Amino acid sequence: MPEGHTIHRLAAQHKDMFAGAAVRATSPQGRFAQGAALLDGRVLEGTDAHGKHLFHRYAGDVWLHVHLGLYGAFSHGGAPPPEPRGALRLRLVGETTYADLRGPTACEVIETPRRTVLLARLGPDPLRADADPVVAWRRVSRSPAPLGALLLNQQVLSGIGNVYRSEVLFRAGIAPHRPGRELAAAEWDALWTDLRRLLRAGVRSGRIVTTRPEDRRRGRAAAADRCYVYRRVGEPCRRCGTPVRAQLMAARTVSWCPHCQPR
DNA sequence: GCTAAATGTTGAT
DNA sequence: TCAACCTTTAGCT
Repeated sequence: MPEGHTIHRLAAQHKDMFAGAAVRATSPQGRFAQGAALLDGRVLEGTDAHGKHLFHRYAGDVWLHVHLGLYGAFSHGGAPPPEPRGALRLRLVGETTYADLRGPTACEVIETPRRTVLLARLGPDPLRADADPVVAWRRVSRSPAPLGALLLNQQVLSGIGNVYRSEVLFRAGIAPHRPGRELAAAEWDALWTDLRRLLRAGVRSGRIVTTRPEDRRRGRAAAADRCYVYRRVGEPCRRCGTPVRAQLMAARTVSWCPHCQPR
């Protein structure tokens, strides 16, 4: 269930699990057999995440590039791994742990030039220390497109998915329909800062929780009331009780509260 | 057992 | 703008 926080978390986990030693790579499903053969026996030198793209750097300018897409997922455990079950695209086995990858949109072995092309398509990632929010602001502030679409556009900024886009706009009190060019610079700064805070919390916990404790029902754990508006169409807003609305925007369902986020 | 939906992207129209 | 694609799971029957 991948937005940017999932990918950065995986990069850190895989570095801990495998870096500095040779890994065994197989593709029990067969669809990545050639790539796995290229990786098998190589030493993992480091990991990296840009937006929703995960990279492993192996010795000899060999990179593994993974994009989980909508359904992709890793599962991890201690070595030795169990018998492969189901459609298992890639299995990496280290000295003490293993990682299984299922259902990714992209799983490929690449070299630096291809990686450069991939990264050139991505806007700044709020989770990265080298990200410059002004680069995204230039695009946003000149665009007639609604913010709800701009936030999902990985060329504008990267790592934001359908949950974070609805939730960060609720937290800012901004309707997703507002055109980017009608946003004030201070509002963009606040959105960027809040996105970074939310994403970092997601990396730490491994789940998306955007509600403040005072906005959760009494006694409810964060997991129960984790979002303000995402997938809550028709339910009462946690702040004002107005029914949450939803519509398609940029080919995905965006949700908002018409009272807390006036047009 | 079947169907629809899901935190996404790409390439064709 | 739309369909295709990758896979699992929830909610039906």
